[in-house]
Amino acid sequence: MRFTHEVCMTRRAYTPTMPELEAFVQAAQTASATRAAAALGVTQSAISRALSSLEARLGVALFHRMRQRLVLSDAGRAFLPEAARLLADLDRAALTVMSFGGHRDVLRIAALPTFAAMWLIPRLGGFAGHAPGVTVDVTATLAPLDFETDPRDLAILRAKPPYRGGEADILADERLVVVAAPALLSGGRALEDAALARLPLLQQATRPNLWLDWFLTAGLDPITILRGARFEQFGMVLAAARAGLGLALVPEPFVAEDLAAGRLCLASSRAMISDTPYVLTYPARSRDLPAFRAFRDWILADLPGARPLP
Amino acid sequence: MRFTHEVCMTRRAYTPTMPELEAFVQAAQTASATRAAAALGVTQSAISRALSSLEARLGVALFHRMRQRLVLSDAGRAFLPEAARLLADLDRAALTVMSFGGHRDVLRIAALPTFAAMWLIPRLGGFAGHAPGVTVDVTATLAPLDFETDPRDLAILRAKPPYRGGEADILADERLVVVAAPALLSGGRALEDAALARLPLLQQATRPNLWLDWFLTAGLDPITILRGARFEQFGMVLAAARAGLGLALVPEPFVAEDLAAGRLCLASSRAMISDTPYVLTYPARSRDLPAFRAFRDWILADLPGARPLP
DNA sequence: CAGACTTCATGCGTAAAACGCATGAACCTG
DNA sequence: CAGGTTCATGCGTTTTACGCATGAAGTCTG
Repeated sequence: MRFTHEVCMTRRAYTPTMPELEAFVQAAQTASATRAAAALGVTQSAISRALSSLEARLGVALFHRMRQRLVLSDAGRAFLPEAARLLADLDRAALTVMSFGGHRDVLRIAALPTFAAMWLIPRLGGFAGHAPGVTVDVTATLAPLDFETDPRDLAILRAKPPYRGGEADILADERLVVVAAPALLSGGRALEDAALARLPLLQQATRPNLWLDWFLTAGLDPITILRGARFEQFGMVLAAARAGLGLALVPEPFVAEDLAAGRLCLASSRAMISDTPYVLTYPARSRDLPAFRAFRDWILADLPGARPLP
Repeated sequence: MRFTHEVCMTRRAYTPTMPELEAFVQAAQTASATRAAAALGVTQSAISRALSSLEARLGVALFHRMRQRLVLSDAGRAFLPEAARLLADLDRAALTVMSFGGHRDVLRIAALPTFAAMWLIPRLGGFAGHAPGVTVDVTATLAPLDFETDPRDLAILRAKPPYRGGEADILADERLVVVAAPALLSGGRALEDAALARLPLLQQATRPNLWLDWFLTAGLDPITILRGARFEQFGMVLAAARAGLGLALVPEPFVAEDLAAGRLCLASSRAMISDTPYVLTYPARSRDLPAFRAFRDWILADLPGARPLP
């Protein structure tokens, strides 16, 4: 016989930890430790261990391991909605409390990930000179923010009217260009569209229609546009292009450095303007923030095409 | 200027950790890092740091530090009900999933803390001989269990009819005796009640009426019964009694070892039976568990006064 | 059917988080 | 004013979480 006893009233041994809950919810929703790992930014090993420690802690199997797959057990199926809701509620509560003003000199910016990494963040040095006392906190988003509950001060997204969140400035049209590694282009010279169509066209998973739109504006049959490797972010597309794997159709601001450095060349002499410009959106409450006003003044001045909406 | 950026979509930096949430809720409810530490079984230092890291993470002050005291801020006041509810919901969800059968050979017992520590756990060696293949998991409780949602298999509490949870056996009446350190009693001899009343009477915070009942049954004026230090648990009361700080009125089973070892003496020749006996309560589903049946058979046989209710 | 690839679990070692000890500053009380 | 309290923090230790590498088991393909 063995016995364990836990006589402390609080700090219950059965309360899951945050990493355990997150691992469980992602693994349950994807049916895969590997995919959960990718989603959470850890290794598959970390997911496997978190699931094991959660099951040990609760004393119940949450998954059946069937032929190298994770299948939810009855207990796991019952726990999943509870756990998912708890994580969502916790994030919402945290966001709500964060909106209690925080630090007056911190500007909280949400932006598209690649836009942030490749355009905004490299330019923040300029904003530092413009507003030396302001701290910037940049987070990623793919979706418009609900400023009623989200504490962040502004978001930079691609969007069309009507702009959620109440107020918006157009920052820039999205001007897309075709680039490639110099070795892929004979002599590094731009090609005609018909010639472009014969090369591998690198695909951006969240923008599946880009090459379609490109070739339609050239009056060409788009039937071959899907030939080429597919990636999830423009950053990955650019890495593939630099590696000579094909042509990339990407927003011009993202490739300025690579073009200047000669790592990439323009593969076409024309550009395409998409129908969804980059927009700065913000709640009315941000107008009261000196840090926000400084940022808005700076970015509207810095971008030639930027203009406040009436 | 400084800027931080967090471009990973998941594993949000603003999601509080479990230690942070628990520290916050306890500190908010007790208005004290020191009392929160005691409640959570960590040091005051750990609480202070957890609060600081939570406030840094959320970017907002949850407390005002006013003259060495913690006072909830507006943000903290808003966050507290959310955080408390989340922790309670998480525990409930965990308990619910734990009731999906777990291990068939584990018997999950909830018991009063001092009863568990001083009576039940020392006897579990006897149960080991009676049922060698069973693992016992003992946790503390002060309140009756709701067996609809609680996965535990039985609870041992003091209770009067009707017994929540459906089924119950009387284990023993609560027989209370007065004990003291030998040095407090001249020659270690029992005293009359009138003489007892002149000594410090150690108080048990959760049983404020014990000395009142004791002296009323002796026909004495109970006006002086509150004189003596107060403690939260019988274990603490006994420690104080052993230290010679006064008389302790405690359940007889708790002092058997101290009496046998001479660390304490009976200070009165009579005992008092309280109106709430020790009861074993359990849900109908436990009847199907061999481990439960073995335990029930053992404890009913082991205690002379134990009897199943009709 | 063999080889290449996938998944999940785990030994080992490292990094990060959580914590305790001790101390100090600020405050309160007798 | 001395002795006590609280909360914050420097420093070091313990514990947790994780990554790397590997193996077992399974799937897919030529």
